[in-house]
Amino acid sequence: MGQVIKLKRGELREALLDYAMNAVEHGTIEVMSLRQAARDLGVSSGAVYRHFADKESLLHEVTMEGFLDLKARFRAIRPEDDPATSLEQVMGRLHQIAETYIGFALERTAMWHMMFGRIGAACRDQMIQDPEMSHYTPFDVVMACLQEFHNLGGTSKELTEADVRFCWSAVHGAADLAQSGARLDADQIEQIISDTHIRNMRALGYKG
Amino acid sequence: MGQVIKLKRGELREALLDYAMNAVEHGTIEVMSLRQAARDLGVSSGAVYRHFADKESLLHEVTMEGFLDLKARFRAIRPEDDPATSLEQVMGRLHQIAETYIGFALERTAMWHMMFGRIGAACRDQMIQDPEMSHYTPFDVVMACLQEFHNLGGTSKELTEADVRFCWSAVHGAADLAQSGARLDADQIEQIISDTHIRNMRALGYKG
DNA sequence: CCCAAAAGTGAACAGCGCTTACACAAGATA
DNA sequence: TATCTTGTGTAAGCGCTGTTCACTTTTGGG
Repeated sequence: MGQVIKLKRGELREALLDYAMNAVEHGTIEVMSLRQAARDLGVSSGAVYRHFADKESLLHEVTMEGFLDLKARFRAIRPEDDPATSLEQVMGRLHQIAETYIGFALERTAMWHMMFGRIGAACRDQMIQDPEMSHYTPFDVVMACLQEFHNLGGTSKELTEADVRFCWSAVHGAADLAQSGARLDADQIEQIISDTHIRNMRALGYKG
Repeated sequence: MGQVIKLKRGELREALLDYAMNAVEHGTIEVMSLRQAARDLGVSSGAVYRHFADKESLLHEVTMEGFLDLKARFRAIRPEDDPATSLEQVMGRLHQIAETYIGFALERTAMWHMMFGRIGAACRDQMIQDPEMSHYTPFDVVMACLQEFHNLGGTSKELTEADVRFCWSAVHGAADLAQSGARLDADQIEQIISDTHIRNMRALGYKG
């Protein structure tokens, strides 16, 4: 963790966020201490509190980055002002959503656990308040896509919130399984993603 | 936490387990400290280490109780020497499994998080070693039941491990959703359970 | 150039997990 | 019954943590 370059005054905040992000990436966030962080960054332990009220605040901000990353990934699949025009397109997007979500859980496992654990709860509460973010919670993304799916005639039955919940929980459960199953190879992961997608479609009454 | 009765010599181990179990039930296990526990039990802090190698060991043992509870609940649904004889029966059992698992997550949320979080990982590893327990991991229970379901002609297609994974992850995801969704009432929970069950059956090719 | 605001210092506080040296109780053995 | 061994609890201490606070340094706008 040898931070060679001495920080210039005012750079500490960003440096701390970087440091914590790095700890998440290396799976050591759970044992990270602010004091050690300060030492590694060549700064006194008290300095941290000029930028974060407490440790929780730092973790909160780091976790928020995870949601922003996921939001960006979802946005790439389903741009704001580009509604799907064909059933194939929206089907493809729904598949991509599952792929993206499960991929995120695999790629950024530690972050994913923070996002859907204790710390993330506060982030999710905060996101609901912010209209900029609230449409990009995973649940809402699935809901919007399923609505399009329905509008384009993918399913004749009325779309209920229970349907959305079911599809979302299937994807979330698959992500959890994929992430925790140490012995799953790429093909098995791909199969989980496809199964989840296909069976979600069938559950909605799609005849493909 | 006023422990009034003074512990008799030799009772500390059980008292510590009780204390930790209580903390789990009250959702304070994450902030529980061994020192405070010792104080509350009227004992010196070093005494704890006569009974547990470290804090992790205590938590491990407590978490194991959760798996034993879940095992007992599963066992009640599907006794060891009582194979299902009809399709209705095995269907009923599969529904009960989903019900039980999701019910457990709702009823013992903190325990459930321990079981499927970092601490539980060690427990699950340990369970695989023990033949007495390994057949009662949630995954294995689902697998055994699906096998019976297949044997009794519930589905014509061959049963793959991917099918089991899918069904199990749907139940697990539903449990996670039910537990995290603060605003779900009893009816909605019941619907999640039914949906998960019915759609799992359909995913297996059951025509009901 | 000055000075208030922002940023960083370092000592201190209380609490943590854990270790070690010691004291004592109780059951087994002679 | 006297001794020995083993298990249990004590007290003090180590090194760490998050957090606070009085203090100094730096810096950029009037």
